[in-house]
Amino acid sequence: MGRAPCCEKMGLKKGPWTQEEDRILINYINIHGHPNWRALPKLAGLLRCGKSCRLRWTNYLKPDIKRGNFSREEEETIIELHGAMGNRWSAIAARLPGRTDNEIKNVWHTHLKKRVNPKPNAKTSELETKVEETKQDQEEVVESSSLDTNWSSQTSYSQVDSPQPSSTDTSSVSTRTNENFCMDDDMVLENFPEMDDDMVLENFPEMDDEFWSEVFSGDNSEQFPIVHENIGQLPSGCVYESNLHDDMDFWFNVFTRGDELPQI
DNA sequence: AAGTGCGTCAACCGCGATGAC
DNA sequence: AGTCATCGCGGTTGACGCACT
Repeated sequence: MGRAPCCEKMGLKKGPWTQEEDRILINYINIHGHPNWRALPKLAGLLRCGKSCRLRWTNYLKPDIKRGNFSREEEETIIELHGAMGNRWSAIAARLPGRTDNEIKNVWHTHLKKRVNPKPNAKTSELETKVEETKQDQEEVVESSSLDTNWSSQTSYSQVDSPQPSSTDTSSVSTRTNENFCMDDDMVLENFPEMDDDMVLENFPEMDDEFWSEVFSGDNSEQFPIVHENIGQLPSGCVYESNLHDDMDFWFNVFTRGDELPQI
């Protein structure tokens, strides 16, 4: 079976994406969707291979991607699911709304693997370690709640969860889901008959350095109420409870809805 | 202050799966 | 049934930044 070359080596750019490239890609997908990744860069005017565009979109630019540190619950979910599924990162990512397989893979190799497989001479068992971490979590929650009652009472995410804002934090597009985000031309015309390229760009305003480095903290969370709303409005199957008291429900849903999970 | 090591994460590479013809 | 094109996944790499010496 022949395989198409990944990309034409000549003339195609590799390496980190520039803000301008991001803007072009977002703009194009916002209008046309991505029916054909291979043809997309040419049509959009990008000197990238389709594979690179797809990766950039799915791992970074997609509107519903949640960036920033993983919460303890997310980490525990990854550990549990990895124990059940192994290195099926995409399947694990499917159970963590807003997280990409690449991101999960990274966090596994950099953080969680060590936690699950501690060095042989470690004195504490994994269970004991988890108990210890749970105690620390509770202490952290108490601390953070004393610092910012509103924030911690609304969400189980720690305040430092999002050192980098997602591209959606500045855009109303963040309310969209994957399924309804990618519009074809007809859909755009139907829903936004007066929309032109400039208007699309307005939805994704010029991303300057401040945009990429802006810290999303609890202090300015009022500017992004949509983020909190989304947590409670995740699609079915995307279970994410925002209250600490709902932890049991969270885990129940994680495992009871795991129809593709092998029986443990 | 400079050098070194390590951790992090975006991006690339190669392969298998899948669908169209 | 065989071939081809495309997509998606998992493994790996390399640049960057930070901490430590």
